[in-house]
Amino acid sequence: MNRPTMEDVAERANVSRALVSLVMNNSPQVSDEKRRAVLRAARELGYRPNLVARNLAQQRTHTIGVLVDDFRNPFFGEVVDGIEAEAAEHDLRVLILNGHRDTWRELDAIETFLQLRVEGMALVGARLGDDDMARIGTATPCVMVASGTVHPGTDTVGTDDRRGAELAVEHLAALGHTRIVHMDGGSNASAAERSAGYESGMRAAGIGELIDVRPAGDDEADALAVIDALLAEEDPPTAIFAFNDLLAAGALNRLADAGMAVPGDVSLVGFDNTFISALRHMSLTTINQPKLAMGRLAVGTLLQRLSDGSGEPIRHMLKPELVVRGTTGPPSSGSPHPGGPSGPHRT
Amino acid sequence: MNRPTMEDVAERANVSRALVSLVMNNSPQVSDEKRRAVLRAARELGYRPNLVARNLAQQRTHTIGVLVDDFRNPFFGEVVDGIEAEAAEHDLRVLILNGHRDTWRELDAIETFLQLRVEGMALVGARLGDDDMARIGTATPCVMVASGTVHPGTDTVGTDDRRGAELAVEHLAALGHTRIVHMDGGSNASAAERSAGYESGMRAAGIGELIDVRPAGDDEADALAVIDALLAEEDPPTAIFAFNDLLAAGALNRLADAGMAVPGDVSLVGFDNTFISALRHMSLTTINQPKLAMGRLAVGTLLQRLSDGSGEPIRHMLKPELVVRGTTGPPSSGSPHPGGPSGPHRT
DNA sequence: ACTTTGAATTGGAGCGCTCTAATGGTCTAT
DNA sequence: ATAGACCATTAGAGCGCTCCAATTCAAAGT
Repeated sequence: MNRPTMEDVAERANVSRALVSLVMNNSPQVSDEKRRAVLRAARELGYRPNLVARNLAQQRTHTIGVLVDDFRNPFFGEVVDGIEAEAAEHDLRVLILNGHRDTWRELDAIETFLQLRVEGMALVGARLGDDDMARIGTATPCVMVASGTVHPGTDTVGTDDRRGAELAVEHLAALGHTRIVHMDGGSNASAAERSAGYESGMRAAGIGELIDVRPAGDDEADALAVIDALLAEEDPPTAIFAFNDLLAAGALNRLADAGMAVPGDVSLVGFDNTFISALRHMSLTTINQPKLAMGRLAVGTLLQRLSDGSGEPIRHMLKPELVVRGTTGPPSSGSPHPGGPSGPHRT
Repeated sequence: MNRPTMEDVAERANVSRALVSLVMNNSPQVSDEKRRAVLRAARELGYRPNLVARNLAQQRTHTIGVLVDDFRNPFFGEVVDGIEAEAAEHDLRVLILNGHRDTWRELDAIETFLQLRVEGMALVGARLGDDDMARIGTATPCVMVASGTVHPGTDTVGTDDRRGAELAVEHLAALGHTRIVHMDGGSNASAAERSAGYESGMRAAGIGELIDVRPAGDDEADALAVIDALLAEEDPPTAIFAFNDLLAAGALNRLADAGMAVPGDVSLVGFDNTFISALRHMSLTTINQPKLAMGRLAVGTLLQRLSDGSGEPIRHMLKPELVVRGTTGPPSSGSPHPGGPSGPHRT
């Protein structure tokens, strides 16, 4: 029952515990003879080093914690891919915890990381305010990824959400839309920035007086009621800029239910450029975030902070990009249904 | 710099280290006076228990490891949700590691779990053979979730993949299809079972001689070449049963590129019933797996194994369900393109 | 022959916590 | 008064490892 320890291996190989430790850590100053003996003994006993003990003794865990706001959103999966790739190159273990889109559970996860003594944390899309960050109050390096606003005194890696939103509005305005509604991201960390970008974009396009933001959310289901309300209005929008791809997907569903053609009757733009938007049957015009790069940069930032100690907060603000697909086109000029002059067309 | 330890708290509160330990563990046998003093000292120092030390001393980690085959596949996200929900109810911490659809990396993750001394592991969709499982050779309880085949001597929780595949074929056959091709899941753990189910389904429908399996994979990209090849043939299938939703989505893309109507020219069935298939613009007929239930059962199994010690391997085989949406309809009787008699129709 | 050097090995003191057994104190039963 | 019971508290060993300093041993230098 009891797992073999270093002591057991040492005894079987007729060496000291310290020597076993050296072998397990690939120390070069061990004779080949002893090394072989130790490895053999370890194999025969089925010895597996105890990381818990090692971490305690070493006062290091070689581990970073990654808090993911929402496992269901493919956006985060790709960021994590980047994190893992970079971490692997630096011999760091990556532990992942799920935030379930809930501030409370995210704080809980962070507490767990801290108690586990991770050497750094990447909070991906975490819904935490400046006060929360202050409350955490820790010497453990921590980088916020894709967290919308820039937090004072905290390292951040993100996309320029504001600019991204502007790109979306510019695109729609250029197509001739004026009645452009924004479906807001609710409590999502990036909601405020994208909303702000939408507004400045509208103003830049000279249609600031048409600014129209509807509270929605960041999940498919959050789109339904908003779309229903929108369609029931006397002057429904000709274009919708959704907080993210998931929300846009939900909107697309509901619009289809209502018999609205996209982009014939209404154009739609998402955000994130997740693989969902690329599905031909979605073919969603969206704003790309360099997800992989963000993940890698997050780890890079952590490493820098780990070696540098403190200094100015590190800020990486990556450039968003417009990806035009099939859900945007010119507004229908006259009659509502038969679809406007051919924009990019959909299957 | 140095984090405060229990010793520091004890000193500040004028009590022994042991008393602090009792307070931190909510022992009832501490006087209110001392308890308050300790908690105050802890707060003032910003004390945070060191789980590494605690785990070592306690010889327990209260943690289970979850290995996820592929973060990008939404199927796994939902299973993990179930796991986390059940684990939370039993005060178990959940650690998640990513297998990246690669046997090697999965073995690596398992090794990490073992070294971290998790108390149980759930391997979700892991690509491990019986030999791998044997090699792991450990006393740590381990349950394989959604891993296709049943492994000897290992606890498993899964959906009846074979039956699921049969349901798909039955559905297509009932619609009048005979030329039904299966796009195989490649190295995915469930590939063999679904393939077998396809074959037995075909035989049961009396069209065993038309069995036609094409090696594909379990990701969107894996569909492209297969669809191209299929369409180039003299007698293309009227129906395709794809290994999973992701693959089906890829197939849908490519079919659309080629100008094929779905289900007019060809019907398509996926597997997993991920949220992707539910998107109105996909509206994919698929086979549901009770993902949440599988996750919860996985933890339940682990707990049982944890208390029972050994015994017969535990097997949970859940029932798959056909979910009919918009990608399946009767085969087009005469002309190939203009779409057959109206099946469920697509936007 | 005696020190020097250096490489290989070992002893042992921690790492921060838990937990058992022991301690001292108060209260009740005899 | 003495024993027993019971409670809050504490001393101290131990969890499995690392790592520094100390030791041993052989080869080389003088």
